Amino acid sequence: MQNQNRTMGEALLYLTDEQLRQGIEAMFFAYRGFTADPDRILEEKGYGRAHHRAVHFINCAPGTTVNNLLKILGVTKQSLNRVLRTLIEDGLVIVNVGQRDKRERNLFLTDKGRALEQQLSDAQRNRMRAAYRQVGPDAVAGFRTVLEAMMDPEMRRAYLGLRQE
Amino acid sequence: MQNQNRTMGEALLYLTDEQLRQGIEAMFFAYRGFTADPDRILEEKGYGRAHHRAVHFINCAPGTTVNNLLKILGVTKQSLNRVLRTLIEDGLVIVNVGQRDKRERNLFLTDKGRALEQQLSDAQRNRMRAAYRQVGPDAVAGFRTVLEAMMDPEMRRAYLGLRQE
DNA sequence: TTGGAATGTCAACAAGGCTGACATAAAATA
DNA sequence: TATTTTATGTCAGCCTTGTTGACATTCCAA
Repeated sequence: MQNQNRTMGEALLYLTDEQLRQGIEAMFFAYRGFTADPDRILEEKGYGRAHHRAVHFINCAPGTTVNNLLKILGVTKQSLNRVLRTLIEDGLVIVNVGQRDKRERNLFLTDKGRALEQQLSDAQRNRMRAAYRQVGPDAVAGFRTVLEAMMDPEMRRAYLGLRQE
Repeated sequence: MQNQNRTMGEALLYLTDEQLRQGIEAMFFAYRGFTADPDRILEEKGYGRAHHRAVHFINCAPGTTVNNLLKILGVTKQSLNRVLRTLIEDGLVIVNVGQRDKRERNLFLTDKGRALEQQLSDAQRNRMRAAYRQVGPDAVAGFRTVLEAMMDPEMRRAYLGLRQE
């Protein structure tokens, strides 16, 4: 630890209100950058961020149920349904009746859906890759650690769950 | 650099698509956590995130002009104006005609406005402070470095500009 | 004096949240 | 078996916050 060479006061400088304020603003501007590229692509196709999120998580967990998606996305079923309906109509998503439980609907991307997901995540990954490359692995490790610490505990569980699948 | 002890392949593992996908999801969930506390407070008072952003940046740069705020927030004047009007009506913001240039309006928070800003940023800072504490200064430094690298160049300039003021 | 910049305002529209109410099918349980 | 609960879909309506377009005002600057 670098800190052991510092006085207590110096070691805690990263916790000052000013540092925290800067962190808050950095988060705000970075999130805008983070969504800017997909937003441009989505707009061309007449979709929005809501469609992106749905497509992203269906891609990560093919066959996921509607209820599952609701929990992850944190929106109402009415809101999700509106988005899902257009994705199904446009042939990006297909729905299968559940096998064990026929009340459930399992969601999958079609080839067309996967193509859009690919295009969106390519754009987003490119920006993230550029940032990662620029700063190196140690900074990236720190980045991920802070992000995880900032999530709501519930969401952290969902997040870690997704990583294991 | 730790990397020098690793093979090339190992050193670049942090740039795999899977790592990037995890980073994207972490960003999504963390941003939700990041806004969750202020959102709850805002809802009680009948405001939204748009009000929070306006109040935040007026607080950081008292006397800022409408145009300035538009650039930082990246919305249309009509959209900002709606938010600004309610903040003025509710006595959270006051507007002064510019001294040099009388077309400009300089925006300031009232005591009431500062109180709200305080309440919101306290909530947000508390979460960020908890995360920072939990992970330590090195991770925080990495976090900030990646966020800055992820911003649009224009926004990075605005962000660094705000830090200097 | 004229053009353009900074601002405000009105109207209309869209996306994407929300709530509430109601319908259906199937699973689970009393 | 009868009832309740769960998973899902759908309709209607509301809110916030973004958008465009049009138009007015004020005032700096060439």
